[in-house]
Amino acid sequence: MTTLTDAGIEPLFRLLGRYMPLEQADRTALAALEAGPLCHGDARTDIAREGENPTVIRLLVSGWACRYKDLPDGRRQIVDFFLPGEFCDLNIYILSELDHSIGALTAVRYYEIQPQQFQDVIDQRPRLLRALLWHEMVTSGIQRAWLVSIGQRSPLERLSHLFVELYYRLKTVGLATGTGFDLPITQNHLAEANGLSLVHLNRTLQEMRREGLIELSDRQLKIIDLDRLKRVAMFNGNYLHFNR
Amino acid sequence: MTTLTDAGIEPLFRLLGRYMPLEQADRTALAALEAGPLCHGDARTDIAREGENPTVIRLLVSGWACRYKDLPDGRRQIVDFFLPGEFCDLNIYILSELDHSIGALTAVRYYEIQPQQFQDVIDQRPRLLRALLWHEMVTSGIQRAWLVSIGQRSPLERLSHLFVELYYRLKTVGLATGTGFDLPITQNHLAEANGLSLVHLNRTLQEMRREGLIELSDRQLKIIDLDRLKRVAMFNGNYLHFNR
DNA sequence: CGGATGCTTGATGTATCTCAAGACGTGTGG
DNA sequence: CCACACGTCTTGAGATACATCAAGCATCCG
Repeated sequence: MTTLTDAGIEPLFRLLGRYMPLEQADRTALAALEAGPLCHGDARTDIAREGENPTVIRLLVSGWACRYKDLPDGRRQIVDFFLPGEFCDLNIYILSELDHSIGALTAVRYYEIQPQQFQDVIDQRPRLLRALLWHEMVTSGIQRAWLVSIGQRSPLERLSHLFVELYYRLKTVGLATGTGFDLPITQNHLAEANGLSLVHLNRTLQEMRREGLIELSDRQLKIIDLDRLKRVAMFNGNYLHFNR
Repeated sequence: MTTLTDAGIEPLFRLLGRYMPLEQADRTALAALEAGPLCHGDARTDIAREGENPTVIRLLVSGWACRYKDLPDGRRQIVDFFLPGEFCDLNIYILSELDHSIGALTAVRYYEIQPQQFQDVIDQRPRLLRALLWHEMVTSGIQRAWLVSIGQRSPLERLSHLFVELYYRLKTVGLATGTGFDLPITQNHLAEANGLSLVHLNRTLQEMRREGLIELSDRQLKIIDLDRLKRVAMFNGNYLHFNR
């Protein structure tokens, strides 16, 4: 369970507001998305499966989900996290077949939104479209950043980078305090996202604690020294494209 | 040098035609893009640099380029290849700052297209927009596929996967024959794209040759047995989203 | 001819994976 | 209420895949 139990459209509004100033009219337009059915999903279940034909847009309200791909022999790579307030695949419904799966990492709640319903919101407030496309490009940027991390950074640098990224992303949707955030996923999830074995991920976490970079227990991540963590990670936040 | 010396808009037309049937009117509309200045770039030079403010759209005509990110200490990760006929960042000009660099891997030639010029083409043939967005989503899918490769596949599987992907992508733009394609980049580039050291990449290539999967010399890659290569790579081409 | 670029090979060290087991907490059914 | 299964985190031991360092060779080009 996340701390935010029923924030509805608020995280999304905050998210889009990072890219351009939004008005009250934008908020009310977005609120129309809450008309869709509110769905529940248990932890460790799929929300959508590779190969399916996507017909709805999903807006995550609470809990964490992920985009992942798996190989026939069971190996699995998480390619992105979905945080509350984020869409699972805005555009994907124009494709005929999903090329990846979407899974719930914790218990989740999300709205299912019909494409037409979505279109109505855009028609009403066209400037929201720009903010949404912007967010899509940020999503691409995140993918690239992960690729660099997995391809070039050491496990310690990699985890540091991920934690800094999550810190900023969660702050954007109002889910991080000044010192840290709720990290409701397991070490195994972190391993699958970072291309590491569970054992080695665990040892890397211990090293980070030993180095005084973070504290982590009871699903609470506390960042001891953000600047140092960013230096270790060689973090450059330009790919998150915050305008203000 | 690639085999295709001056194909102009043709590779792009073939590329978009993979997503939906196009008409002659679409081709002539696209031909307007050739009005922009035709630029040249040498191998191992940057076309655009991280941090710059992008103002033009670039359409690659000949040669190979790449999207890459580098770390302060010199490590570099290639996150995608640009093949002839592909755009370097269609949407990116609405962002204020590039979050990655674009580099020429071989000698390249490309058109620089003004956003307005591009808009005119879309206005003239609105259906092209859908094909272009489709391609953007394929690009995202490729990023995800690379993430899975680097995160989960062994070097041998990873290289196999890349070669199969390149084979299909090059066939799409008319640059692959039934048995292989021109691979004008260095082993160092392949290493940087796959998150491997040059030495290990070299030995992996030798293993692939020994296994009878490929032949590679003089920048010519020959695929001996495509089905077997796909099996080794656990290749599922759904992420390329060809409609036909 | 000398320098740059790219490919190849050998030797060595170590980072990371794999296998295996134990501890702890939580929920569940008998 | 206890026994048990399950999920999660942790630790140890051993094997190996991969990086690093170093050198040699070929080709091309000014």
